[in-house]
Amino acid sequence: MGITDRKQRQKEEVRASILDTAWQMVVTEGWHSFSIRKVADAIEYSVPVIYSHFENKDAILLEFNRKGFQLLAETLAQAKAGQPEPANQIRAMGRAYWSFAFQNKEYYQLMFGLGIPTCETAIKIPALTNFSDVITGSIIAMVPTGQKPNFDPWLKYQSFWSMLHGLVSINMTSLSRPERSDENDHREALPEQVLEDVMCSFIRGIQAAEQPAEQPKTS
Amino acid sequence: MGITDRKQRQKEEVRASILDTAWQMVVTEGWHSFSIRKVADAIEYSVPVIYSHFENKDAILLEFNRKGFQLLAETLAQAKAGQPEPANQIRAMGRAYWSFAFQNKEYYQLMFGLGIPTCETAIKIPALTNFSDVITGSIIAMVPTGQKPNFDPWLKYQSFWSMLHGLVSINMTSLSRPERSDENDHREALPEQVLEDVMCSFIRGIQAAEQPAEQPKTS
DNA sequence: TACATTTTGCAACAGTGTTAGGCAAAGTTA
DNA sequence: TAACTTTGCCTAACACTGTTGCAAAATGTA
Repeated sequence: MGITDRKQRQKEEVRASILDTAWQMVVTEGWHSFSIRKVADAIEYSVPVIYSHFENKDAILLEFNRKGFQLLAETLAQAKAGQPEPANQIRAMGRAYWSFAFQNKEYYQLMFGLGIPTCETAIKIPALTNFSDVITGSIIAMVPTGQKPNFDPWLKYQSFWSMLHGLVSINMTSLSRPERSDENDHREALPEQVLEDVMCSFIRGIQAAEQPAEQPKTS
Repeated sequence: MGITDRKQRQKEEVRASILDTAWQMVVTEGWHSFSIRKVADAIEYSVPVIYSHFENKDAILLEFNRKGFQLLAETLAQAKAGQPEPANQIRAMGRAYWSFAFQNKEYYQLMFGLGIPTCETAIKIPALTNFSDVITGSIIAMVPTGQKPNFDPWLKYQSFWSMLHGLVSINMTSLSRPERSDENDHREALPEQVLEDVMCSFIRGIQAAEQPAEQPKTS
């Protein structure tokens, strides 16, 4: 029965070309301009063919989402493998995470839902200045004036905000529960605990550090 | 000239009702189902009337975005005002930020672009398990076994991820540069510096802490 | 060749954002 | 009051979007 084999192969070719085309669109024109109709046009098939491969438009996005997380996981694993010491592993993974995000911007944006229209347009909001002033105020107040010359409150402000936003956003998209079905290894740290932990580290960091810790060589 | 006054008033009433209706839609049905046409229908005007008040659909969203940031800034300022000590101010602001996000979910989602379709559907991605395993692995390896009984690697993992994601996402949406036009107060901490700083705090936190720091009473 | 099955595409439905053009009411002037 | 101008508003269209029913065409089987 080589015929059904060939059919299978052809079907998968079409599927792949759908994904390829879709991805190319996303990369070159952004998420907003990616439509099933355009893909259909590009692969020179009619629209319903796409629906015979994917249930939804979302299903296609989900595919990319999956691939994105896999890529990220691999990248981190690699970065980790290059370092024997745990602390350096963490540093390496952090850096790898960062470069992954910006080298695969489209993936990252899809994975975490960044890119709603407003975010691209609405940057110069005056209240943002208030926001940053309120926070940096306290940060500056924490270190006695004159001491710690290398202290950069603006940097700390960004750290603080990043931590907060990351925490919120990961919890809000309920990305935080990988649903291990192992026997109840209760890996459900309450978000509030994480928040306290994170703030604790942050404050300690300010109180303790005057110069950045020794930076080990990269990889 | 009371007539033009009245006209002005009426125009602003319509404007307000547009915003009200739009917001109600967003809250009750989510961002996805908010359309100009529906708003027009609800306020019993035709579509072009809305376009006479707002240039775009985005312009309406921008309005909410602005309001959201203002609200957040006020919330933080209030939380801060309740605390005399800087370290506690920071803690209070962190908690306030957290509750703002979840008590005003719609605002927060809009402000940071959370809520692209995929994020709501695509949670159970197997690669996510890899991802978390890779990271927790290093975290566990950092603390000598047996020591530090209160140590929760899962919690630390979430902290770590939150920091990273927050950092990336804030930088990616270019929300990080409020564009102060003051003379060059060079508040442009390089994101990479922030990254290093954040990781540094994190690692220190693991190496140092066995029990959470004393938690001062809330507000 | 005749039948059955899959594959495919046309065309429609129900939406969306956005805008051009005309109609009618309101205000202004003679 | 009559004529004119301005304003506000709506109808209707354009150009899209995701999604699907149904009929036609291509393919495989007997």
